[in-house]
Amino acid sequence: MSVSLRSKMKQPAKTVRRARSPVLKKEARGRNGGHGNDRVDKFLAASLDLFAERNFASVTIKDIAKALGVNTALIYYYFDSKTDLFRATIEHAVGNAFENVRALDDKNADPAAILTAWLENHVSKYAEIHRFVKIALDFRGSHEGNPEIAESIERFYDEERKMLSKIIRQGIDRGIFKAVDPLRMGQFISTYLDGCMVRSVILSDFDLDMAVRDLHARVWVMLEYSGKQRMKSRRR
Amino acid sequence: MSVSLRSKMKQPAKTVRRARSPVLKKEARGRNGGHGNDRVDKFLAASLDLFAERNFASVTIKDIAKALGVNTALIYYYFDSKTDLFRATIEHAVGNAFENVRALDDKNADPAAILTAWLENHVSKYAEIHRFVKIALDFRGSHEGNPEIAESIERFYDEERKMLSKIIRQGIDRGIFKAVDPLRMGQFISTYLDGCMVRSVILSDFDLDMAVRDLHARVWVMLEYSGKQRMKSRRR
DNA sequence: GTCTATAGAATGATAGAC
DNA sequence: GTCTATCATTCTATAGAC
Repeated sequence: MSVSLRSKMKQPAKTVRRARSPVLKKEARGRNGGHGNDRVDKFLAASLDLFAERNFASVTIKDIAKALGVNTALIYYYFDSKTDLFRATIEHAVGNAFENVRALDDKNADPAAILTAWLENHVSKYAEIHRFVKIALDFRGSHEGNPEIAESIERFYDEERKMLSKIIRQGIDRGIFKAVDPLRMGQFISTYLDGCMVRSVILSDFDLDMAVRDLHARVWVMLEYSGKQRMKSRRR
Repeated sequence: MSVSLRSKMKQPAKTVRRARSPVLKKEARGRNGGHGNDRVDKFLAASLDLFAERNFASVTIKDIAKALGVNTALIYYYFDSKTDLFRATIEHAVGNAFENVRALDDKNADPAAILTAWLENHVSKYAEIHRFVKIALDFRGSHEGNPEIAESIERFYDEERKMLSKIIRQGIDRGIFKAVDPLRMGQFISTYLDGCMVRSVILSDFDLDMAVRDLHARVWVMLEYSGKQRMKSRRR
């Protein structure tokens, strides 16, 4: 009787095991806190592949174990549960995504160049980004009510938004972009890019490269950027 | 041994049962071919809700039966398998989506008005459209190798693309839009709109209405449409 | 057409040997 | 750390009564 009701919430009601800020469960963490663990990185990479290609529910522990050439039980040595593995996978992916995004920012280069790199990044790193979008989308609906994961995802998008608008603002301040609303423009760009990610999954004939170049051209028009350096504060 | 290999392909290897152009399996079709069947429509509507909210693998036959207040076995009276139900659900959804889209075209109205209606449609019919996008995305990956479903989805997007570019072409011909490439512009618009759909699922604070209005404004600029009727072939 | 009951397969997870 | 073996549960699907 209580069983049939519980079947809604896929979270196993057993080992709740709080305190999970780190990636690994405590038994598996070495003296170094479990970081720089090659083995685990491979686990997470394989999981990311599978969870993104199919989704949480359709990927079985066996699938993951098989992909790694190890036994099912070993996964439970490193992670509490399938859900826990998923959580770690997402957090790992967010971390990588951050690195990609930050790498573009650190350079003190011309905003137009950074913006171009940003767009090209979406083409060259397509595989990683689209995986991330798919997992984020999958998360909603199969894990409603896991605030840690939700926070990871939102934190990433927030960072992305801030970075994009910052780049645009810099361009405006230097007088090479038209004085648009940076945040609004940033949101427009990244929303379109997300559209590209879905479409390239859904539509077999979608031309990602062309779609991004199209955006590129239109953004340059919207920013009134001709490709040549403009005189400072020409328009304002 | 062969069992462990087969576990990859989730399609049960049993009742393959070809000849499935219609929605229902033959035992369940009345003399009218099974169309206009209220009961089945309810089945499909409930399935759509669930499959979109969660996904194929995480929705169980029991979930669907419970949502409908019927017994599990009844679903197998109407459909061959879970996969078959999914197929019927998608095809039903595509049909509805077509109607929505066509309804906007039939009117012989001003292209600018149709385009506006198109965008507003994405806000008001958000629930249906986003369900469609999510299911389409879910399909890839959990049903790789089901050409019928794939075709349904691609057919819809193809129709959408044609319609949008047609509207834009009309506007150009009437001299109220700038002479852009209609297909390219159409693709740009619908890609962005798909981006809106994902984002509104992923990001809890995404403002769909604002995002679409933003697009609207930018499209008007790109088409050099001021809101007032221009003189015929002012620019060309 | 709709239900009860249940078979048969697959899955998440654990205990315990090495 | 990694594996073998296995349990409990859940799920799809079928048989058959009404």
